[in-house]
Amino acid sequence: MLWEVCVTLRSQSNKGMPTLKQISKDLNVSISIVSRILNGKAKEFRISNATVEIVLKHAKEIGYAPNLIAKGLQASQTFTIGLMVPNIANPFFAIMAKNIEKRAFKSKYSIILVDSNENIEIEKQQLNNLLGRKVDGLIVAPVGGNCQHFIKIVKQKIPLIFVDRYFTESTIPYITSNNYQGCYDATKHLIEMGHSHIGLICGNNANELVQERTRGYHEAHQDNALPISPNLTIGNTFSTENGFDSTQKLLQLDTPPTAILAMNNLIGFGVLQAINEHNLVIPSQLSLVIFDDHPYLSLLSPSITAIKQNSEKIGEMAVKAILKEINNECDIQSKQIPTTLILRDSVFNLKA
Amino acid sequence: MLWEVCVTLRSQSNKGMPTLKQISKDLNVSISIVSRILNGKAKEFRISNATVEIVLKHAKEIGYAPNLIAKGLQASQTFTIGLMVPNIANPFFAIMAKNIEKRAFKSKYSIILVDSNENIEIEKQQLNNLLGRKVDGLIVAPVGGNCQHFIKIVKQKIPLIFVDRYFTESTIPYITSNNYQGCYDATKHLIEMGHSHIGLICGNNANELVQERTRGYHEAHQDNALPISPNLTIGNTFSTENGFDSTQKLLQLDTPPTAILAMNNLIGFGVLQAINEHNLVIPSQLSLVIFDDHPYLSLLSPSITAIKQNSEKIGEMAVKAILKEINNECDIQSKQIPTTLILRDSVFNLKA
DNA sequence: ATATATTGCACAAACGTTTGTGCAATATAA
DNA sequence: TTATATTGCACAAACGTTTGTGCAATATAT
Repeated sequence: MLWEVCVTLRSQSNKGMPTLKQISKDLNVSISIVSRILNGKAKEFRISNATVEIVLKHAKEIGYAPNLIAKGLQASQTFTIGLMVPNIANPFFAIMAKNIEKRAFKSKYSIILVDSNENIEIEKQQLNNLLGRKVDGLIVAPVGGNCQHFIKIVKQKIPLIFVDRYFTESTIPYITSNNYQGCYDATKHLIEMGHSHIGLICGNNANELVQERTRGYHEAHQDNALPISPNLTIGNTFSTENGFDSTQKLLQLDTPPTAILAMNNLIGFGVLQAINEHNLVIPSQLSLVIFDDHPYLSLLSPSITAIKQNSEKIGEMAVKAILKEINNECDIQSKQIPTTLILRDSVFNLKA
Repeated sequence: MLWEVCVTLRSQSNKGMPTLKQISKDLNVSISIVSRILNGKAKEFRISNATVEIVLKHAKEIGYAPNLIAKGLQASQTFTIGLMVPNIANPFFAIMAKNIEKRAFKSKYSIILVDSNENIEIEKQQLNNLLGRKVDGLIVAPVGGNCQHFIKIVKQKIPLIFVDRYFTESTIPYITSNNYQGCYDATKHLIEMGHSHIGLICGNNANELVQERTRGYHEAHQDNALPISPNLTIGNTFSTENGFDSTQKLLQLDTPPTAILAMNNLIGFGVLQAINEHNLVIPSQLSLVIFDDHPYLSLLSPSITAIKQNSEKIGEMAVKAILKEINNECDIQSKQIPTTLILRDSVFNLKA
């Protein structure tokens, strides 16, 4: 069929998708006229109603859709946001990503998702990748440890905001939970329930976030005039393995803790595994609080007390902020989102 | 400083990023020479070593990085894959996405992630969005019910592959679990344990996948000469609510099932919630098998028997297939990935 | 009638690449 | 010495947009 030949010919470079040029040829009008009409600038450029109509009609008929790549090149704006997370399989980041994508799409933005896999080398590579793709802005949950590669970005005036994790050594803004408060509340709760030996299993200490959570743990002790045993603070990665191993080490101490505070959901899962393996009974033999809630925590027996982060809100606020920055509406302010301590049945009352 | 002025001037359109043009000006050579050198085509185009060296040196100094948007426009290839899932917060899709991104990045591809939120209208909008962004290929877990919008895509010769869910009414290839086998195995196991009243809580029946899983359930009955009560098959969405509600309905039947087979992880969670709420004891009062494994299932008491899908492999294979299709190496073959029945403690042995 | 405004459009440059072609200058051959 | 190869590069078109400018043709004013 003739039509197929036509499609085949055009398809060599553009898969047969209609372009402004195509419409302009078909209708014998200039490309600029077509562009202006399809961008709703007909009035502004005094284009006759007759022309407007035939162009709109034809564009609809052949199913014209703008080439966002070409638009991006010409405008130096791609309507694209780079989202980098250390592990998209972690529900915390998955939920955040969902809300980021949803909010971004409302504003015609799309998300390029990259996963650094908690590896700073990949993080650097992916950062360059995203820059090459000319994203209009970046939302990043960094691996931590070094932020020089991010400082380069802001020097190039590319909008960047951190989520969850951040660096206070730079002025790069961030949206995160109130990590201090979260751990303070949880620790205070444990102390109020009579615990004085509380194990704290940490993530990568190169993160401010970890230091803040640790500070909450410390200050809750101080405010209650409780000494801190340094050997109860342990662990250095956000992983199930760390949760598992650190729990075993804590249990082997001369005076093992009566409670454990796990610094994120992966660590918490590792703790649960270890407890399971050693056939310990929660909470009578060991109490547990996990930083990060998870649907299944309420179904475990006993159910597990958790510090719930509002990852939906963190994601949404990050998008709003980055969009404002992109549009030069205002500079981004760092924000701390409150956490909620969800009391369940994993903390034993030693005072009762 | 002079340098800053320079950056500011250039930054108006390109945030101060160096371009081929910039290098060409700085070094008084033509743009084409620079392009060819930086693409490793110096030999091929007989460019003198002297020129090659100064260009490479200067490019490194000013930190040249190619503009992938411009490259994409010129080559009609964006090194971008559109990934559409119905819910990135579902661990099944999150894990799949992680593996897709990882594998794609190896081949210099990046992922544009969109979430249809199980909504076919959003699915259609996002599909157009991805087309406008000129993705080189699409990996989609469709909402289901209608695939006309996808058929349009393949007519435009844009590589497309379904994952998890699919349509047999079209010839669009897919990578999915062996859904029939998964449910057959689980049902057979339940029957072998003496269950003859097995509730099946389904997801959206507009999906072939649901029909296949249902078929596995049916044929296992037939092969064991067991009759099927139609009122034991219930539910129509992949959601926790469906799992919760359907469980309650099943329990209110005159002859309630002695076991439930939940068709995905969200439904399974809803079943667990309902069981929890009604203080039922698994497995003595009700047995349970969930299609989809989850780390927490092994920590519940009792632990829950599950049909494990290999979402990592599904993701990886989908990328490999779509890349082959993009490079015209070969047409994509639909594949079914085996599932694994993980026996735990949630199935009561009525024969013991 | 001539001078000025308005209407409706076409043309061309630019965004940053890649790639086909042409053309000097030098080197080799006859 | 003249004809032919080879070397090394520049030029220009194209990808699909947007946007500033120019220029006819018509309409209005004097």
